[in-house]
Amino acid sequence: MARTQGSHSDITGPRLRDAARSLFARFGYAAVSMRQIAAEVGVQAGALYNYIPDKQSLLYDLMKTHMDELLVAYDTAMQPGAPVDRLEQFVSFHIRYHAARPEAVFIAYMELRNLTKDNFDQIEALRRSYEARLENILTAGTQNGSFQIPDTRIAAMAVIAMLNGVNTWFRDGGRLSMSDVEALHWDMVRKSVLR
Amino acid sequence: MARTQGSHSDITGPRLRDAARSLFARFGYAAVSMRQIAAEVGVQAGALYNYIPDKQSLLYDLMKTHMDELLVAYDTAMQPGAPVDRLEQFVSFHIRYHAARPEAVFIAYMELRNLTKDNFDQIEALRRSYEARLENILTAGTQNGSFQIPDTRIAAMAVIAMLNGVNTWFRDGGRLSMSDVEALHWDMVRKSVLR
DNA sequence: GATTGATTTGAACGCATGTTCAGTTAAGGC
DNA sequence: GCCTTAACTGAACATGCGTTCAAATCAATC
Repeated sequence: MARTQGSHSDITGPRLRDAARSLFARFGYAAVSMRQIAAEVGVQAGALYNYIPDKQSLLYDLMKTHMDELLVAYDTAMQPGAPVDRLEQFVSFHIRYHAARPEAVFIAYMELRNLTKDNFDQIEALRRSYEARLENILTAGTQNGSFQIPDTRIAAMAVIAMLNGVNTWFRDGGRLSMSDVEALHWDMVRKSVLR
Repeated sequence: MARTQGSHSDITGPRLRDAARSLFARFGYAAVSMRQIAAEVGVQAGALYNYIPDKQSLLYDLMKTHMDELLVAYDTAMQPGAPVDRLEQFVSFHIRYHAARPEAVFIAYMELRNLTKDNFDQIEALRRSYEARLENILTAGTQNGSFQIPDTRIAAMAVIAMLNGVNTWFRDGGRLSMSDVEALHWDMVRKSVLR
């Protein structure tokens, strides 16, 4: 068991994922070759197969990890409270968490069609699980009368779609700060479920 | 000048675009080969080059046509009226128009990164032009006091993002009719800009 | 029925693809 | 200072890519 310390394995593995994430986000899974990824890592293409079984698994791994971390981060961050408070937390969390890792978010959204059926089903289940957390908040608020929402499933999808839009245009150092963006969206979301 | 009538040119051209639209939407531009498109058309790959200079132009043509038709359809459908009425028209038009052509919409959104810089700039300008039409409604309503919107640019982006979300899940014959979807979204959009 | 020219074929071009694997390198344990 | 073994190279594999083009096909015109 030589090379337990100073092994490149600890370095190349993460670097492979970083390179793949960056390249997939920029050019798309289908348009990026294993040789391009290897070049970014500073290694020959064959060496990548010490870390992944194939290209498809690499994509799935990136998406699975992203979704798992999203759910853990959400469940950790979320504080109990009235539905309106939890909705505000959701908006704030969603915008900030996604703005902080645009590449992983972009891949998780754009590359779904490049997953095999089995892998797709796994990721889709995690996504639905995240959407259900928002819908639960909306349902609770509707039941206690603080929200007026005819269809909580559609409202959840609409809110997430609106918040996802931020990632398509937000850039650090732009006209608006993260707090501005958060406040503007919370204002719209809050009003859209009231009355 | 033989074959002016009954020429296959009138048939193969549109069939090429239809096949490309369908395949690009399903598998992505980078993942679809000219040979696949040709097979769908019922022709050899070489024949396609009587109708397009190259694969990139085919993608650009699909996106450009889609955006042009969108703007014409919008400007034709839109009736004058109070900002709140025009906003309702926008919501209705956007949802219906996009739901009716999911493939073209999907491509126009997902394949932007596969355009060359020049082509990208062209499409982006058309998209901004469409967004500006919504922003103008929001600005008019803010100025005459019927809306209360702190930032009309962000509000326009947020509304379009919310409405675009419909295309990711709506299917004919599902739980909700097109009218249901329209009403639910108009309810949310209307409230989000009020007060 | 010969002519014309639009339309398509089918093969070829050079190059890139994901993946495999025998061989090379080098770092830790003894 | 040898030995082990993780890590990597570099070439090879079969296959596919976008595109070109001489030759074949075929429908309308004369």
